Amino acid sequence: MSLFYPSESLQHKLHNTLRKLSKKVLVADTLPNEVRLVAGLDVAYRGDVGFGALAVYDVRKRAFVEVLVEPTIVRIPYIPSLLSFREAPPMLKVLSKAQVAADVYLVNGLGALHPDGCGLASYIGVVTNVPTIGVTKGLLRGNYTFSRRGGYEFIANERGVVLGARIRLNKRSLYVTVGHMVSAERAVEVVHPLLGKSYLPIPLLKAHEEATKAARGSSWVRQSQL
DNA sequence: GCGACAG
DNA sequence: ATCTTGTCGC
Repeated sequence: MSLFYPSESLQHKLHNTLRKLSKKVLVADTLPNEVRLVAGLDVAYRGDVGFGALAVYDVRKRAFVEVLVEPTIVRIPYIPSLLSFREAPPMLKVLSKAQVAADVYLVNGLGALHPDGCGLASYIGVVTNVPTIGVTKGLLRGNYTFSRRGGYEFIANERGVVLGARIRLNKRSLYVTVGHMVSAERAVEVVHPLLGKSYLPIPLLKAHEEATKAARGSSWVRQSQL
């Protein structure tokens, strides 16, 4: 209804914003020895309304500690490499309502393995100052280098910096990338054990289901509650 | 120059 | 991402 399509010049500015934020991304493991609470963040849509979902999972209890969904009006369309400006608002809103702080947040999107060095996962991490890991089914176009180490296929960007790993499942692949305050090695170590029957780690699958359920279920979303 | 490209 | 039922395959 009111999507604002960024002009060419504005898109350049948005890319500059991402490049500037990329300098603040911390590519190093800062997670506690035992990662107990892992959260999943995703967004599903219904027209111009984005339903941001947060699911905090307790690895030890194997149970969800908190599940939240918050609607937000999205104003920017999906543009490859500029996903943050469309999906970060819904994610930041649901995060602001959270009662529990997780040890790390799994974000449905790329991390630092992005043309501007700052994908959605890194964006969320830098802006909120929390550890994040990006999880996607694919990568954006770019020159990457794959190398096998310790059972995983690590991925380095054009500069040779290792920022992610590829996990092959059945036919597809799952890409795990450094978001913020985590290393590629630790990121994949955290995500891999959370892969159940689905190709998505448990927290993300839950967030995805909740977001999708909310998007389909309520066509009666009132503007007043946005 | 054109196309492809996270969700 | 979303619009959408049944159906082919491991």
